[in-house]
Amino acid sequence: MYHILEKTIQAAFRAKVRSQFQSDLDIAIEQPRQASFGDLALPIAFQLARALKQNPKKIAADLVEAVGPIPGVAAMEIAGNGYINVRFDRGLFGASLLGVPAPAIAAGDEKIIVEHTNINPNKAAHIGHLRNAVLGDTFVRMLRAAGNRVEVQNYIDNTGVQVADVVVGFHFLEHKTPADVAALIASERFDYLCWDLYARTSQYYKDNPEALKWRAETLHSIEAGTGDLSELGHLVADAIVKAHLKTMLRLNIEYDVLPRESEILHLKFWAAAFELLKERQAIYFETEGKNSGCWVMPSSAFRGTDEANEDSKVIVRSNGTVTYVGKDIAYQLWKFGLLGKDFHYEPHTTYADGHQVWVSTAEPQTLAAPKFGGGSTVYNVIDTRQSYLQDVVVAGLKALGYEKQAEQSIHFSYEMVALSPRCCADLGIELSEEDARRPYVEVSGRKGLGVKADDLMDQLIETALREVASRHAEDTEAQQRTIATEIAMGALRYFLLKFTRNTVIAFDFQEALSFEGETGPYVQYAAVRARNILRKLTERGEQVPDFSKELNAEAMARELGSEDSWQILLAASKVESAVERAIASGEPAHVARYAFQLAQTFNNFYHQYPILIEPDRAKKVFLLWMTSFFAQQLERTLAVLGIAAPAYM
RNA sequence: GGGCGCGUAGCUCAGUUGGAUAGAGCAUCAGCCUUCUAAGCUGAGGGUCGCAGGUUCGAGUCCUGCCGCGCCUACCA
Repeated sequence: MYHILEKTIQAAFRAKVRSQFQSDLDIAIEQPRQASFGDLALPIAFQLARALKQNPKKIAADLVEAVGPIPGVAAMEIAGNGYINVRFDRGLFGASLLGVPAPAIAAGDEKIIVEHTNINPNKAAHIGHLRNAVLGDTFVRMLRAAGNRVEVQNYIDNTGVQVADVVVGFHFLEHKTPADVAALIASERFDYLCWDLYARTSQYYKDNPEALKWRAETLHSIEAGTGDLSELGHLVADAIVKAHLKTMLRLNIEYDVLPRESEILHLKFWAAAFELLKERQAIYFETEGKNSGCWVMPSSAFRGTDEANEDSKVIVRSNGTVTYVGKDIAYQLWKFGLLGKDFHYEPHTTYADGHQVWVSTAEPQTLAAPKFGGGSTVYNVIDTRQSYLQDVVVAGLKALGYEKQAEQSIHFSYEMVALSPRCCADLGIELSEEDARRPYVEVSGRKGLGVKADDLMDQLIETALREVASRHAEDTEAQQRTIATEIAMGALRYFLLKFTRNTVIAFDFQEALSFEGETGPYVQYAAVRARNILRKLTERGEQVPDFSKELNAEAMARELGSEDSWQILLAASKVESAVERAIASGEPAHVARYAFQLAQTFNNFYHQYPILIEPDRAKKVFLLWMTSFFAQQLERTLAVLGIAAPAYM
């Protein structure tokens, strides 16, 4: 309702501003500094004052006069130097909230693609990967809540250097056959085993640089798709992808399709993209300098105009193999449906609710898969450290003449998760003198330095379980564990979401393991309390009233005449606005913050109004309605954040 | 050297795209469990928004220059 009013007011003012002042200014909507000023504020008169060289106060007055009455709006006042403060019709507002929430308006049949997770399939996931997946997954939930059609892709780089290095470890360092590795996959914690092996192999290269020839040999074999090394590569990558999907599922993160790099190669996606790039002269063959013999993209394509000593970017190496960026350009073209090629697919994993993940294959399959790719907007959730490479990919689209798609190709970047000095101490990591002076230490897969995702989740669950067990000793351990898991995952998702995207998270166990203050469990607790009141009511033999029968605009107006009740309700009815703003700013953190404020408001309400013992029947019905409205709004917001609302806490 | 980002309370961070009196959480201190769960609530103290200029009715937010920190700047991803 708040959302609809906002839109109505915006539209009314936009129309008048256009007809009266010939201006296409965006109608900004703010929250007044003080609640007593009104429910909404429009600073539009200030913006117009500049262009018109007129007194903002007069402009505001003229506008309000011209716009006239708006349904749902009780009053508009001019305040300060020219603010237009809007007051809603409280009775109408409350009454309109009595039904079930209207489903989001479908935003046409255009498809938005969100690519996230994209972890190299050669070792266990760590906390940095979790930030990527949780940001991506939450953004997907936000877009879907706003009525968009969204496809979730998780790109699998199963032919890259990192997989090759683990294969080198198994084959050359440990002399394992594919059968040996298959046995390990069946019997061991394989992703953890690879975590250590990858670090060991990296160290081995450092000590024995000549061993790098093994990497080259392995990469060659994987690319050709033949021999033991290639078989090992597939074994490792497939097993690790399964492990990653399992890890992410613990956080309620699911995917629609897994496009794999092996198919980008075998189905000649790159060959097609290469032809396009050459034909439209987006790249050229370098004949001199250090990049001699390579196909390169000139730096002018992806950098500003001053190309003083900037290097061009190698797309095809002098040995004829394509770099990651080249493959990514081909992949990006496919995402927009511009490549003229498609993958084949087979089922990969089926989630509990029947949702099917598909994986790309090189061969045609009998089972019909949905149509993937061909999006109108593409969000690539990728670490900010890869900004340079992402710029090159977008420049590739532009150089091919796909201006519009280049614009709709969005690098949804985020800063890294690093380790706080205290965290390093907790993990028993010894820091160099140089590192010890830094505010945080970068995670490194090569060094095996980091916090594994599953370890962190296990630790969170154990911490939550102790708390749940002490509060609900009467429950079975299985029940306690279910609740503890929901709380732990809520805490983790919230922790990763509460920071805005370009803030470096210096990971710290003490902060991450906290369940108090601005945390996921705080929000969950509020939702549980709201449900508890309604449950207690029926336990006492009373019935939850039929609110739409017992409350009407008149009753609402009476109850909401209290400034306090009105402010509480107003705060609770802004879920859609909060989600929409967060989408516009690209910040899932804004939804997290709204969830926290919502919970805070409810806790205030909870302490201020004893509900079950309220003697006045009419008042009690209203308070119960507020409670159920809060429960609904809290659960909806938690759902957008991918956080469960536990049955009890 | 160049590119991108950051600098706001003791600590960790928000700040609705330039608006009304700069906000949260943690920590500290003082209160609140015989009332719907205290993973909660109420209150207090705590600020030269890195520094210096500029733009204007108005700047934490925009522009310039400094200072400090981080990341990127591979024929790795």
